[in-house]
Amino acid sequence: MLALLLTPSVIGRVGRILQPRSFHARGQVANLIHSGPLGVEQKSSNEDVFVPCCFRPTIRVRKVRLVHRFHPVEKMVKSRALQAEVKRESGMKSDLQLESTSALLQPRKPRGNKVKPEPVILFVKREPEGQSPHVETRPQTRSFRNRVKTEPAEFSVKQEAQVVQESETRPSRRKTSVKVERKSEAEELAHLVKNEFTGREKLRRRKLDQVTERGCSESNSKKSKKAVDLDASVTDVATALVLVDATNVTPASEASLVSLNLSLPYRGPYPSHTSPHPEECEAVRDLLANLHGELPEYERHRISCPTIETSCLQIQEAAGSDSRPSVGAAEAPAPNAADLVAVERTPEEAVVVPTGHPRERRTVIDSLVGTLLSQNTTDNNSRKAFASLKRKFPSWHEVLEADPKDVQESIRCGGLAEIKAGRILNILKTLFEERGKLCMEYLRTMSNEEIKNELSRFKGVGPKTVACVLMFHLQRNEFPVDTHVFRISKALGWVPASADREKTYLHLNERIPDHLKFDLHCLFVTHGKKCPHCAKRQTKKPKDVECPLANWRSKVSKLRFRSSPLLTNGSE
DNA sequence: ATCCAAGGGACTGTGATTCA
DNA sequence: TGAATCACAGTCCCTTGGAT
Repeated sequence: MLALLLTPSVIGRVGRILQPRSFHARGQVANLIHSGPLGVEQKSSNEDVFVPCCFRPTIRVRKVRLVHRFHPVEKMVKSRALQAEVKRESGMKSDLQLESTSALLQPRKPRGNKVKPEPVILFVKREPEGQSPHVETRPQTRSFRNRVKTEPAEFSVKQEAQVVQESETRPSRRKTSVKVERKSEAEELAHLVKNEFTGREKLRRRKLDQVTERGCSESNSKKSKKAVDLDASVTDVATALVLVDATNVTPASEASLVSLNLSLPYRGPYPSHTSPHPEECEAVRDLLANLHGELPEYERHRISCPTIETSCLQIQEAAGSDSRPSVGAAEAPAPNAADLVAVERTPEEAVVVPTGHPRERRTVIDSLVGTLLSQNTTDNNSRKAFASLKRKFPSWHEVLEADPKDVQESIRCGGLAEIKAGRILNILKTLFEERGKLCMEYLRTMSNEEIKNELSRFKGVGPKTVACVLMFHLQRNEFPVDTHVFRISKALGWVPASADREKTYLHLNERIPDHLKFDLHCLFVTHGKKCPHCAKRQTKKPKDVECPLANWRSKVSKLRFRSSPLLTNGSE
């Protein structure tokens, strides 16, 4: 009788009531409910999940399984190991122990077809004696999972540390084939679109094509064909059939790229979508800069002088990190270990890089909370909310100890007070539990990928928030995609029409040159708000105001369409 | 002055798809 | 067949700003 009422929706809700936020854990509950009578403890050799009879909000899900499923483990292994190495080299005691726990986890039975058993490594934080080790897990929210999945097989490009349990029985689903066709048309298009396409750039592309062509094989499976994004084929049809498979780039071919001083292969979701070209980015930046002039509100976020964060990055880069150098890092003096120690050990309120620049007085927590408060509201309101919060609670310890209702009241002017207060308190609580202090300065020594992984754990911190923290507050080369950037990028044809925001983010971060990311983001946001033609809310379009991007769009699209046989055949 | 649709980012629900 | 995955639409809740 009860079973009849258990629609997927109800099951989903039950899963939530039963505590685990994890989508996967809820799925396990659903599976249990589906597969057996309620109230009976279920155990399988593989799952180790049980639901008590009375539906008490307790559920046990094997942690290692969750880590196994959702972590881009290999990346984390690499970055954590690197971090430990950096600390060792700089004379610091690493607070992380890397432990391979392959023995703890049996390989999953091959169920379904999607999940290739991945190597499993857990990171056990060193705890004082007598305490149980703290296992760092990862959020399993849908948005985060999607973000991770839309990233291509990045770590397969490089030879990752040989981790345990490699089962190479079948290729990953994401390994797509490569088919190179109509290359001459691609070149023609490139020539048409960009008259100023330099010979060097052409050489780079030709080499890239050659390398990928060599390392890849043709596939005729339906699945692989489907992997070709149809929209991409419309907007960039001349090269639409080129699918670069990063997994097929051999170390040798990669080395040849490096030796030619060429960049690494594209690792975004739309390998066939070659737009935007660097010259295109530059041209659009110039157009918008001419239109909107200087944007003083963003200038404080632009790095102006060497800081500890850039210095920390230098250490990483010297150690071989794959993180991108931040703007200005080249001029920064190399730091010494004492700097790093100071950053790690200083209470968050006291972490001030004495450069005199107001921006650097913000701690990472400040930045994160500030960005969180800026969600779903205007800049003005979020600024007021942050100022109000800091006025009432000068330190984050006070926020943590405060009555949640007081915190809500202090940020009420920013909107969504209850939600945001809950998220802020959750972050602070988690931080304090894990690290014993309210300090996130350790992020400054991490690579971009590590920071993304670290921040995405927190509820309410999505890709855009993370990217904003990275770009505005950590001065990394990131290109956050908000609603304005998303809209304008699509209008410019920089991403396929079918792209969602997260794929747009991944694609543009690959395509836009690092040195243009900051400018373009700021200009897109400003333009998206101000331009009556490009603003989302389009009511009356003044005839006397022209949008420079409109001309740009028509010019580029004409060139594209002229060389597009699909479009001329009317098969759009 | 009031109404109301749009905007904002993170997250969830659900049907479709894939494939061993 | 069923577990896993994907993609898309919808929800949340408040502010903003155009229309009446």
